[in-house]
Amino acid sequence: MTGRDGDTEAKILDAAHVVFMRSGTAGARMQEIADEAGVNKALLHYYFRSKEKLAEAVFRRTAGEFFPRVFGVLASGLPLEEKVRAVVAGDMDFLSRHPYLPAYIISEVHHQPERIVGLMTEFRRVSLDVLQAQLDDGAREGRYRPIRAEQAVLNLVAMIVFPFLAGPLVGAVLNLDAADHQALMAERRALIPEFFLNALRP
Amino acid sequence: MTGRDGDTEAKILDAAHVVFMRSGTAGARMQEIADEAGVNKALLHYYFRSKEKLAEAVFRRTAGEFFPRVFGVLASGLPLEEKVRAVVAGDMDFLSRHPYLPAYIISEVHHQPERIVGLMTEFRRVSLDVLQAQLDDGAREGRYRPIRAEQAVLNLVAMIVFPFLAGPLVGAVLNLDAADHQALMAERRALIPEFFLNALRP
DNA sequence: GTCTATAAAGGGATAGAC
DNA sequence: GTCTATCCCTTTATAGAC
Repeated sequence: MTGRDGDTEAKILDAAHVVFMRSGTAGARMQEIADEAGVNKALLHYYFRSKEKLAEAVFRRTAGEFFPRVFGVLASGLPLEEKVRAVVAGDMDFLSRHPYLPAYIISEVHHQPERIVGLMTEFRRVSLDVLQAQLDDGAREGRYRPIRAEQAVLNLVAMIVFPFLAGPLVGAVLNLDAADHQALMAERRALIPEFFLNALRP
Repeated sequence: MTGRDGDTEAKILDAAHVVFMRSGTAGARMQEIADEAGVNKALLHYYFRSKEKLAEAVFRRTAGEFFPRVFGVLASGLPLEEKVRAVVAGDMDFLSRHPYLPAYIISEVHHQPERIVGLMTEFRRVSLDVLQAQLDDGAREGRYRPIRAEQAVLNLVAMIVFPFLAGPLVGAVLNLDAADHQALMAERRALIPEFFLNALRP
């Protein structure tokens, strides 16, 4: 897929990524992955030993390219308003290119909760200290209403990620065609930061 | 589970609900469901013909007890502020009793998008007209800033549902133990309506 | 490293007795 | 209606040639 034709192992990993995201880990078939990679089924076992191990490898890579980016911005020294705009822009950009990623992560985490716990101990743990200080400063100066950083992050990430999770549901429930849906998502890029920052005002 | 011991069909449906929510539809085994129901595997086929049909039945029942309730409140004539509080209280109450339900629905919708489209044509479609009128009135009177009803609903539902979807992830990422997590969720009941309504202010 | 062929187990579905 | 026994296709995994 991403075209690293020289390296068979990477080619298989890319193919597995596509298939696991499409069919879910339990629903995916090793044959399907082999076809997607353009190699024989036996090669998957040669490189990754078992389906379980292959799924683990895909999950680790996928989670690793998603979480650290967000964490980095949140813990950065940017002023809060810029930080919010940066997270929204960065995430929606990334998720537009990988719309099925959140549903995949959620599904994996529900069925294999140990995996994420293990991974999170490897990543540097998210520090909300900087963010909390910014919120507290703002509250003291009367610019923001008091709120815990955990709640703020949860609200912001929810508004960004949920529409991708709900994807097909949103279209069906609100009765939107593909064009309406795309317009809705585009509008959110500007809307979410304003909505969120306005909610923080006293 | 819910204890309708007389009716075998209902007993199987309840068991299937539990197992499908736990393992996902693709990951669930008919034997697992039979064990959970305390009956033989053959009986599942006697009542529901196939795994596919059983999954469909569970999905319809589950979706049917979730969506109409929310839709009803949203389309009701309640004043907007009460409406928001009612949705948050009602949903968080319901979801606290069925924390795995959102992840199950999301997973199903991703792998069988036709199902939800079919179901939504059966439910009376959500009317956002009443809500949009309330938002427009408020904007004209200077009480709210202008916003499309679709975006408002998406933001509200996102803040309510996302933490249940992310469930184990939130705990791992924010490094919370079970008690912290429960406290966080409890705090959200009061926080979400205030946060949301404040975001609407000019 | 990559393939073909095949073993071994899993799991949905049915037949038939009770 | 409910059970036991069994069929048979699917799917993971390995053996062994090239």
